[in-house]
Amino acid sequence: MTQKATIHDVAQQAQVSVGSVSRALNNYPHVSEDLKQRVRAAALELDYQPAFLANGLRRGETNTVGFLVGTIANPVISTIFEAASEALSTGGYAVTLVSSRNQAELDVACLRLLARRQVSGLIVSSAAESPQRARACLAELGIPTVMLDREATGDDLCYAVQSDHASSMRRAVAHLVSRGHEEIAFIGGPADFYPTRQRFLAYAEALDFAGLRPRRALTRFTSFNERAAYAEALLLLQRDPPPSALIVAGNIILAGALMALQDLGLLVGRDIALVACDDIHLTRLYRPPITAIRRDLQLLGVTAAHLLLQGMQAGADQAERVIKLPTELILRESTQVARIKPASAHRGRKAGAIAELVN
Amino acid sequence: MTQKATIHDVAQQAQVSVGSVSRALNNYPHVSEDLKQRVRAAALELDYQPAFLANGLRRGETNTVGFLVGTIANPVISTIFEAASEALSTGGYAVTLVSSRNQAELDVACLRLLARRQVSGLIVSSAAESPQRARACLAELGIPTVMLDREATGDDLCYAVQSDHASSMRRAVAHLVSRGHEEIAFIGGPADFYPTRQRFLAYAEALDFAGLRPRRALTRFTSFNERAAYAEALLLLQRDPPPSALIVAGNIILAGALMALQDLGLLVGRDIALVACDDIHLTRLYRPPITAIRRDLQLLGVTAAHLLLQGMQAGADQAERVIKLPTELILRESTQVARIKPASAHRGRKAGAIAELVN
DNA sequence: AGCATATCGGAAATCGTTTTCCGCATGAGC
DNA sequence: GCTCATGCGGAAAACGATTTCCGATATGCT
Repeated sequence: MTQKATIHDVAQQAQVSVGSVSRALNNYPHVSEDLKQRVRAAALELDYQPAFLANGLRRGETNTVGFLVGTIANPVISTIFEAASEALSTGGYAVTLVSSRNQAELDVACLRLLARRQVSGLIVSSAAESPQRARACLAELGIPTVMLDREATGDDLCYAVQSDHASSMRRAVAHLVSRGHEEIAFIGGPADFYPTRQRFLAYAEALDFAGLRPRRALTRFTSFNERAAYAEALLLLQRDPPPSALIVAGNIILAGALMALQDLGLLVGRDIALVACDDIHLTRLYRPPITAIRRDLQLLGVTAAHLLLQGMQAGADQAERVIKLPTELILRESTQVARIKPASAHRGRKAGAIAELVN
Repeated sequence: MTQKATIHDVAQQAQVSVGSVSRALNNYPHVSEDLKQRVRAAALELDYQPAFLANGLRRGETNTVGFLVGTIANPVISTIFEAASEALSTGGYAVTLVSSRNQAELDVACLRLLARRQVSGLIVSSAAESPQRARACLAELGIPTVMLDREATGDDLCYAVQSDHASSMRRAVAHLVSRGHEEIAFIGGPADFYPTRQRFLAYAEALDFAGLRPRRALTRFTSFNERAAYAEALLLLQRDPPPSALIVAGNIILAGALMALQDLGLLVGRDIALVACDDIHLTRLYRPPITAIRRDLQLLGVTAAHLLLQGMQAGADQAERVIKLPTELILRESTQVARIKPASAHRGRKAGAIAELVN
């Protein structure tokens, strides 16, 4: 295999100096058209590609963004990543993906690893809501950063793109209430995890609005782990009057909860109403289909990418620092079950209430 | 924010030359213990981390592996990736992930991008079975490469880790045959896609072994796209005597097929038997649970990582070039349905044939 | 025609590290 | 006590680009 062509080879081929080659290729002013032509021809002929490392060393930039996730083995994250990655790639950036394996204490190490590699920007979606140390680390790195569905640090270089979990969660609760549910349970991820917090707050708020007191015994927070979610769901569902509706805040938790329901012989949509967060294959294909709070994951990824691309361009930071994207409640059969109340004549009234709510 | 410490700062702090610092830190022979101590102390105090780019430029290596996928938004791929990534990371490598968006013509561009970045190794799992151009490109790059569930090129630096799709597929077919099915349909990915080919070959072979002729009308190949899979499944299931059993070779295809079944009002496990490849959440949680061919995705990823780590160590290539990992057939309710046949006396012969086949 | 200015090309410094080469010093052997 | 071998550390080259600085040329104006 032949050795890779360097800028010197191109210079020799085009009969000019190396400096001229660099200027010609990088579109500097004051370069004659003729020279550009010759250099381009030579570069093309030799299949010259500027050495990435030398380039980066000199310019202090790598055209690489670091992407920190808790785990990529989560369809929601991986879908977002795919979209962001495509947008970044067309923007001329490659992306180095690092997983903290859902261990908050690894976040700092991951960030430092990426920083050492001189990434030009960061997208952070580590699962554990980063403790102070990680956020501080982020700030002192001085790298443009987009937080993905996380709280932004106050930092100048820190942007965020988030989903509006709250409004759809309120509608979900209202929907359940309108169907007569009063014992509405909630299982979320870690309590300090941004999406969980948003969802829980909205849940509590909506219950309150409906005149129902959120009951501590009906809300549980678990880790991102199907086993743990399964255990929590079992506990919750085995209460003496079991809850008549369940909201699960996340797709891993959904899997755990479905296992628990299955093991207890409870039929979704008949014995219990179920609402999931994030509309994945499973929610659509499950029998019965599961009501879910959907968000456009592609849009989330692309928006994060664009925000970062803009943030990485020196100066010109006109953009909003925090972008909030909408969510949407998709009603399916899993919440068609009406809570059978002693009183009757509920159907008509409830259908009306829903129609009202949905508009 | 203070400027990052360079090797010169460390040298000055420790009152030695830069060369000595480099040697001390990199554990060269002929370095006195005293010197090492002093240098280490200085490095620690200044929080010195060798600049990645300069290091790479000089050594011609980046401690980075490139990972090429068709899409990461596929739970099977992302699970494999997560495992591989962890293993590589503990081996001291970071990983740059590039997606070809399931477009075969982008493969070469992606590979060249990674090569330009001087990746030390490659793991390739691009969805489209790379046409000759990509494979040739791979060969001329001269980078140690592990193919993930793909055919290895003959190249010296090319390794592969594959799943033994065939044996479980044969068992699956035998299982269906033993329950009286004769019209066993198959929907796979692109026909030139390695796993699809392996699965289809085994399917045809097993049918043949059972005395059933694989019928062209019952086998379809589609792209990695739920819509396309849905369309193919519809066509297949609307045949006049519809197939009594369906094997879907991949999780995207499974989703499409389930949609089609749902739309046609066919109940899995009652109206039709269903076998899926790859045991994902959906197969376990679907009602009824779906019989699936399982493989250890973590193991696949870790094995690929280890193979590559070893391949990247110069020399010492004792390892097998191709590793084949087992798969396993998980029987669930989706194949409990027995095909009621008009004729009898078939059972005995087939059961015998199956017992033979499985061993 | 001569001078000043604008523009372009070439040589060399720079980025931060590794690595080679060489000289010095210390130790041992005769 | 002198020499030789060996181990250790310092100076400088190399990696491959960018970029600054400076000299040279061409052009335009008076």
